[in-house]
Amino acid sequence: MHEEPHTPKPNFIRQIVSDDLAAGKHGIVHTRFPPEPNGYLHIGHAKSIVLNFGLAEDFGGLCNLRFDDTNPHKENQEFVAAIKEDVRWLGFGWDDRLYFASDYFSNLFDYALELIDKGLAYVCELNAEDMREYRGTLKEPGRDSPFRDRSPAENRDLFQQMRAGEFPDGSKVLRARIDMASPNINLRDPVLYRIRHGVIHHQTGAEWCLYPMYDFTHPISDAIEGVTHSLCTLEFEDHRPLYDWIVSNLSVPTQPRQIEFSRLNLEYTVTSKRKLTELVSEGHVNGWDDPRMPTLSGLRRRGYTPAAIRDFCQRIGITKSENRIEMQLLEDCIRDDLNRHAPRRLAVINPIKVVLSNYDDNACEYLPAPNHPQDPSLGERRLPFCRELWIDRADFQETANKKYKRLVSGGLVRLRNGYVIRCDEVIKDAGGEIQELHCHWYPDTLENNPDGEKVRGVIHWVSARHGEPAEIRLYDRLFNIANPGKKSGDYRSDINPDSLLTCVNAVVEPCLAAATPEQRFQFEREGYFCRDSSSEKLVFNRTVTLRDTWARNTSEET
RNA sequence: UGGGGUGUGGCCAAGCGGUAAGGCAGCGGCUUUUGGUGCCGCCAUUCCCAGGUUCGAAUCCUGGCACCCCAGCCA
Repeated sequence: MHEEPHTPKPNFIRQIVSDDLAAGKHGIVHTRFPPEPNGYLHIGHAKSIVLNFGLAEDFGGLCNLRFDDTNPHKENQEFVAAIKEDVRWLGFGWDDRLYFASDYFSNLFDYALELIDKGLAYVCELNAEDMREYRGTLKEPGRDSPFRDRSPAENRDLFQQMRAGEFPDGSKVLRARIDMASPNINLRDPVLYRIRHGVIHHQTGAEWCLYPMYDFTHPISDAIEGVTHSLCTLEFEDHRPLYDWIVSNLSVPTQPRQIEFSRLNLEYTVTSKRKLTELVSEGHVNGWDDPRMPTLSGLRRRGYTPAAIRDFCQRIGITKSENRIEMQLLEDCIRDDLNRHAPRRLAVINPIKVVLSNYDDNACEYLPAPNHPQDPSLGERRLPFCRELWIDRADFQETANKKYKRLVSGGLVRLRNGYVIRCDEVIKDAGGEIQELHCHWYPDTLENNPDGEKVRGVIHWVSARHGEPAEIRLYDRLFNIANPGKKSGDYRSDINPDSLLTCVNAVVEPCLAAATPEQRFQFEREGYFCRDSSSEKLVFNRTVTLRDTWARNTSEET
């Protein structure tokens, strides 16, 4: 059994970084993870986090956590706190390098003045609609704003007045003076600052009524922090010329470089903040940490481990090509981790009673059961065994063909870590529903099989007198279409109505009563489960099923 | 001919002119008191297409084609 290998896979960004280092361009590599605190982090962010923090770690450099908080409308403190928690949970730290773009608001203002003085920025009074019209289209060039040729002195004066709060929202903006005819729309005099009165910024309060745009803020923040490689997703590729324009026209301390990589797309889920926000606000799920959400908090509550998510990010690689990763890869990552580390337990999700007719009603014994079949270091526990047991309804059929390796009428089956039993009688109610099974107990079969009789297989069980009642939540994919919304036009219509199946009558082995929140187990023959972290009751969430080749093959026959 | 990108097996992804790594999925088999795990084997004569250069091309050149992104005072 191998542990998480730390041989980073090669990718084009590592190549660039190591080339830069070899060429002596930088003393150390410095990256940053720059979330906007307007939502919770999801699996796509994990890719970026692992890339940025991992790269710095592997090259002996640094990675900052920086909140990109230039749009106070959508951002808040709850998100800031959640993001910090999630990054830490994933296993990364930033020491004292926790920054906010808003830390630089006054520096940013001074840099804006510098652009104004150089004749590279101007105050524009076009309203939003006119500005759109002046911008031109994808195929036609734009036209110069009538305010484009104001003098630096006038611009400086106006910009100071904007800051002083003398103009209403939307009446004026500061724009870069680049090229209205550029084929790259981002260079057609992009807006640098807008006026926003009356919003309370979560960091700076009411101090500003002027907020800088991402395109202006990001390169300068990178330069101030000494970031050498500023990694972002593909949709910012067109912004790179603007990024470069900003850092090369300003007296910033360093010249960071932006490199783009493709964002993660995962089958059967969505990873857009807008959609995730809607799933929460419209009540399709129960909050950002709903175990069906691809958020880090959701995955955590579902039972995913940080190591599995890091492994996943490692395995998918970093490239510039459009991708959509199969859910099976993520599932393989968590199974691989949990198979090695999760203690085994017995839990009956949908119980049916078994009475051992020849077992002393007053007897009770404690059968030793290893916590892990391959790893003795995890120890063992004792399973109480008595005359009445629970087994799963799915593990009994009155008649079945030879391939069915469970209990059938008249057939023998082994109880996991216990004895062999034979089903002698099926007790049904008036409606024909099976009430209980009367079975014969085979003594001396703890280690051996009975002579001359065929044991079909092994099933799990829990003592009916000792088992703990529990609720088990069976989670499945949130959407039943690989690319939600692609065909239907609305991802919401592709939501899987059966993404959560709650089983309130489950019974689990006694020691599970002491399970701590988020503690993970393998319920043998069922899957991996973890104790839910926000229920007082004994609730277990299914992380992922076990791989099941039998179910796969039988379902194909129907 | 708006601009910027990307095209290697079902899904990812190495490959950097010397004759297609690896993972996931799939398919066979062995082991197994989890239909799990583990182990073994199979799975691209071909890299979007067409030409060209070369002794030799997924890698270089030319021309196509397909898909993605961009017209927020969002990030």
